Amino acid sequence: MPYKNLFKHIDQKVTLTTEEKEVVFSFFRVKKLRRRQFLLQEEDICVDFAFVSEGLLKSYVLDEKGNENVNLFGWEGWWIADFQSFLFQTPATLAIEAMEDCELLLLSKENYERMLDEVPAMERYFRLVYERSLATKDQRLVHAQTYSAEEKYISLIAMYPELLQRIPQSLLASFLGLTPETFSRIKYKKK
Amino acid sequence: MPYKNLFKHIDQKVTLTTEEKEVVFSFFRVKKLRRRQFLLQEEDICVDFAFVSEGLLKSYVLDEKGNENVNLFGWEGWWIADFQSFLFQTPATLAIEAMEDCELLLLSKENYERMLDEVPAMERYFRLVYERSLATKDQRLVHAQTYSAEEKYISLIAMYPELLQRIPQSLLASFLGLTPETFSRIKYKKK
DNA sequence: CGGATCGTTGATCAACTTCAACGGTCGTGG
DNA sequence: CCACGACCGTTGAAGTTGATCAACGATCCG
Repeated sequence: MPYKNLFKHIDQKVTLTTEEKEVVFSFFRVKKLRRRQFLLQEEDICVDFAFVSEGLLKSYVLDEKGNENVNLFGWEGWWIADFQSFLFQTPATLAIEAMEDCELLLLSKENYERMLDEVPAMERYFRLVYERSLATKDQRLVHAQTYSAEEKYISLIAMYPELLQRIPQSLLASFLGLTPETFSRIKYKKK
Repeated sequence: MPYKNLFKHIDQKVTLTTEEKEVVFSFFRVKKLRRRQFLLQEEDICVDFAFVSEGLLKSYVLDEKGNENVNLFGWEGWWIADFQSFLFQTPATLAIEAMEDCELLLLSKENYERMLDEVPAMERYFRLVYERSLATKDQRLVHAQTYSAEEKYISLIAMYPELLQRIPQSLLASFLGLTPETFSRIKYKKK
């Protein structure tokens, strides 16, 4: 049942009729990824907006030295894409890679727009999703620019305790804009 | 004509009938602020989403040492608020202050929601606004976490050359998460 | 067993901050 | 109308945080 999580998510925000659900349904296609496979590579155009039905992915940029810099983790119930690239259909700067075997529901740019035309409730759904997303990103930006390494660590474990179980420490470090070494040192200082 | 800029902005994204425009119109109220006056103070609830019709504002957090950390500048044609506080009606962490005399169009949370119920096209309008905003914030976050001070400076002047004319250098520094001293040194190195 | 991956720890280093002083400009009040 | 203070940008010297480089141990898996 790949669509179960999606409709659960949608139902939390808007009400769709059975017919609308079927229309919405018809715009998606299922894609499975195995660990380490890519949903998107840098320089490609991000044609799909992905709803994570099962699994876990990361989006990141590589700097000139080859360091991964994680921008976002996406797990069950999250949307993931290179938004810039998806919206404007320009080459992506982010790569998106599966960290666990994944089941994704893909929505192409075309279908995204058609769906929004045909099902106005989805317009609201995405407005609501984006609102929350903006609030979170605002916060992350403030944290990134004002917090010390230690404060970032503390706020991470307060905000996403689940992540600690599921994601290698070095990637959490990267998500916070820290090196793995710094992350490790702080962790031990805190005990 | 305080509403001219707003409708120009809306017209770029969606089409409203004359009646719809009047409904939309009716939800806003005009507010003028003089330089240094506050639209929002920390700990207050952000009740209004503000469209900047004229002027320039900054939103920022104060750290424990009293340093301003600028999160956003808002000028003609931009929306500004403490989004977290506005959405969830929780105490604000951001302050919003006029840097020039301003004319604002305020939309209360209640009216925001009513407007979205009554004028579906506005649902689309905000969805489109948020899409672009998300793409930009994503980028800023990546820059904040991966760029050196010099790279941040370069990307700022490439992205917002107008800002250099209008905004004191020390605030641009803060916007980038740098000290004014560092900003100044880089500026001279680059010439 | 052998290799890859991940976290830890130590030593050194560099980028940026902090602290301090100074000079220029602008606006305001005496 | 001038003088003073506020504000802003610049410059230098010293300090700190976190990055870098390097080595090592543990675990997992084929």
